[in-house]
Amino acid sequence: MNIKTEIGDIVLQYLNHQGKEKGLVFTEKDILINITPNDFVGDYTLVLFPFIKKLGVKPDELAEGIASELKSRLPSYHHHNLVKGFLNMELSPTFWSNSLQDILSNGSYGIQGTGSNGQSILIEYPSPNTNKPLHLGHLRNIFLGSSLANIMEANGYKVYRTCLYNDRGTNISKSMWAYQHAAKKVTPENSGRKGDHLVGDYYVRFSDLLKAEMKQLIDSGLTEEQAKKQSKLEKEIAELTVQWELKIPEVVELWKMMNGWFYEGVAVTYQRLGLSFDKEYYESEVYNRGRETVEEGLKKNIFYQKEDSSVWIDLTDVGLDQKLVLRSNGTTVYMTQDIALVYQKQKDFSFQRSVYVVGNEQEYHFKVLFEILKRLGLQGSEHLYHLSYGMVELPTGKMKSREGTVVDADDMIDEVIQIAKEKSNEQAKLAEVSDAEKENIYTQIGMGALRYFLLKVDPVKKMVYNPVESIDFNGNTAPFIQYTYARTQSLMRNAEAQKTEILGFEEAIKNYSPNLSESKLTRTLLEFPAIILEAGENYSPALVANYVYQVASEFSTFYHDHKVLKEEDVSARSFRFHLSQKVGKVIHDGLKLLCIETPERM
RNA sequence: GGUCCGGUAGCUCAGCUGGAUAGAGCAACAGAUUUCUAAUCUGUAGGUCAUAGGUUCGAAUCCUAUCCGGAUCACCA
Repeated sequence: MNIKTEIGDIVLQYLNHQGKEKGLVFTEKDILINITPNDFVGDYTLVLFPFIKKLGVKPDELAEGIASELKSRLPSYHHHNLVKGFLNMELSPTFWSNSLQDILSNGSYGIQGTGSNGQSILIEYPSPNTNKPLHLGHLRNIFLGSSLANIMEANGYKVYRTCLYNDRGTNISKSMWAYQHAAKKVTPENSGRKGDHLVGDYYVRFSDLLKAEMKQLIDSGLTEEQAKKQSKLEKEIAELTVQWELKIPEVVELWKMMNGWFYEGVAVTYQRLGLSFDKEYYESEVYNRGRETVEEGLKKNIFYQKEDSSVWIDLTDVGLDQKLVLRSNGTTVYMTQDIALVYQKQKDFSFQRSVYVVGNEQEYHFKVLFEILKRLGLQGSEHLYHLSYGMVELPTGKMKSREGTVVDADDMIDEVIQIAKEKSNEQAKLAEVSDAEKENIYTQIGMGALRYFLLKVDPVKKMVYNPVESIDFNGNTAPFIQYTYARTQSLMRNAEAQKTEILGFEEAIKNYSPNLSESKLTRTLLEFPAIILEAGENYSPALVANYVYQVASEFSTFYHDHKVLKEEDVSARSFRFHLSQKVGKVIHDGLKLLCIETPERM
């Protein structure tokens, strides 16, 4: 059991015993135990204020009461001090060495099967459009999704990764139109251009033409709205989309070919990102579905039909609007297919929870979707979650692919690996390493930096990507954390190479008590399981990121102030060695949850 | 206009289920290395936590109003 809950239980029993006469009942929620801030003496702090008032006792009386109770029931309890209403509790050095031993003996420390009850969870990401390559926003999406998947697995969930391709409709029609009207028909084969980029080139070309047309129309005195209606290009795109729906052979052929280019290209990017799915869904296969569900909803009076035979749902009672689910001509809308897809997924994987990793511009859509599913009585509808993340912006403004101010994902990855290479060469620490291994290390560092940069920030915040400042390699960054790990591994290598005498942990602690810096580090390591749990409950990789940084940071300070292998006292040396190895393990496992690799040297 | 989200140091952000003197990193300045890996460490400086009220023993955190920024409110996806 966790020491905090152990203390909490004892305190709770004591308080309830004291409060009996007054008819007071306290629960776990009333008890707040924090890590004692650095400026105060102690390990854990209990806030007494709420109880002082309710019990009508003096702070020091209560503190003494709790303390003596703890002292008699908790062998590892050592001292306490009371500052205002804060009871700072100090645990004995042996507690820390014993805890560390527990951590050491647990190979999968922090990774737990609890909290999930063997449930399964479905995570959908990044669900790109097939008309252009991935950009920086997709990277944020992918990093969030893959990391969340790992975190949920660490919490014992069976995780299914799925992806929905928006492979039809207006967007791909634009790329197709541009290809049809291009003077020179370029293919990935005859140009060497990566397929997804090539499709994107045509998309950009169309956007440029449309922009020019719009400008002309607006210059001639039309409003933007009027211009849109007048636009010849817009009409042709609508027409092309209809042709696709009518399955006109040459349109379908072209569509297949260009989507094929996209998938080929994006597969390369996926591979670099270590991305794979349990199942991929295609909008072209589901866009027409969902009518049965609408029928059913009509029977249950969840939906209603207007005179023009369009079908709606009224959500005004929960602060949402009326929403269309079936057009008057009987065709489906985005919402309808998303409803259908949920039922399909439930057939494919019976899941208890489902997470959609999608940008925050679709918050409204998912609110409506979840509400509809709830009314339709979908099982587990209370466990649908939209992991919403803020837009990635450039300093100049919102990132828009049609304006060409987009940061391409492939370019970004190349660039960050290149930076890693340059920085690494400045350091010149990899002399003994083979060239192939070097390249591998640059990739690990570069990708780590990129992943961490995007994951350490709370997803709800929009973020600005500044190409000039680029990715940090100093401070609160992956390379700093990776470097810390490399140092712990270096210790291991040196100990072996120099045949340093290292005692087993049990042997070492017989003659050694951890000092303040060591117990603090141990205390931080003890938080790891709780952090994983919390990250899972809150769908928040950022919690893990910031925690791992804290571990690395505290270790760096410790490492600077204390000798490890050069320590003469064999017990101290051994203790520190084991501590360092465990720090390395927690960093390794923590970063792994973020899909960040840990080079053995750098 | 309605709804939702954000506003914390010059910059990027933690902290937000209420708890002690609001924390990191970057940038600035001053130090520490013939490294158990200095991609490191230590220190200095930098704050009316957007503003104004309220609740509370206690508010960056909760409530209300206002200001600023963003998203969204299609028979688009």
